[in-house]
Amino acid sequence: METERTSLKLQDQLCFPLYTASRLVTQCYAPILNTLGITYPQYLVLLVLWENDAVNLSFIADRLQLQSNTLTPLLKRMQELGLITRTRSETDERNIIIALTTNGKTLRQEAANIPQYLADKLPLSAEEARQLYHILYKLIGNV
Amino acid sequence: METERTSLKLQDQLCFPLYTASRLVTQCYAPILNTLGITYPQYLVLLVLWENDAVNLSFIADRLQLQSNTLTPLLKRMQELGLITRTRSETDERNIIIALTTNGKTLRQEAANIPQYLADKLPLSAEEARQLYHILYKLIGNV
DNA sequence: TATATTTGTATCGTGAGCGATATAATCGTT
DNA sequence: AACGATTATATCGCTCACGATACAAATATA
Repeated sequence: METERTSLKLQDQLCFPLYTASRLVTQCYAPILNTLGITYPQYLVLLVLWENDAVNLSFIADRLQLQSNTLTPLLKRMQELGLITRTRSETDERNIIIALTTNGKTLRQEAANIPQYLADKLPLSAEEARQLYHILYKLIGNV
Repeated sequence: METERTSLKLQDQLCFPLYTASRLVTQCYAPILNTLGITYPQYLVLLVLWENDAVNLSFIADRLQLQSNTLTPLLKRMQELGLITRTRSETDERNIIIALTTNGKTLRQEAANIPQYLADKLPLSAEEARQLYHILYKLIGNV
């Protein structure tokens, strides 16, 4: 109903369950990511690098929809953890090349079971997960 | 497919569009909330108080699924903005009663158009919004 | 009525997010 | 070659989130 999308009741807001679900799902990752010594945003960076190693910051920024003011300190912490290296490109010194260390690459095997671990934790059917995925990407693509 | 929920590809993760959609939708609120001089989490607190004024911190914590370590400083900032008062309960001094000021109450009228403003911004059909809402609450309720 | 437990809130430290702005390297245009 | 525009990243300041912990008030139990 139209009133449900335009009232000021908390229960009628779509944004609130989105905000809350995002936080709660992130918290679901915490136990297993803690065993790897990383945070959820750091895990996302690793997902990018496991697919495309040795990319510049902008590449990661584009894939994760994050900006340099978020990524620069985040990547510095990952460097301190020994997961990545940060090297200025020789061909274009504006670029900083982010590459996995041996540790960062090795972590991929330890992370292999994380998606299944989470799929088991979330109380969604395959069909609901598919619907949610579809709607969220529609949201992201056009907002 | 099962592999889609259990691979380490960024595109196969359900958590990532959830995390991103949440951030992007919050960013959608920023322009209109800026005109009111408040942030998105502060807006959520106001939604609670506009429905139930003069409640303790735990009530807000329960409704928003946030903890005191998040809410205490957030509420202090809202007090400094002149939106709420924070008063110790006389019957039980452990409780701190959060109540709207006149300013806080007045803001409700200025916020009345926010839900419609956002519904127009989000590229979802009524049916998609309903589905999303339903799935997200299922997620929140059981995680 | 002491004392242990529970409850409600606050404090501390760390890591995001993000608007605004800065800076240096590169590119385009003249 | 000079210089303005663009690009890539970094810095600053502020506001969340949240785990861990502290602390006082209230309650339960001995």
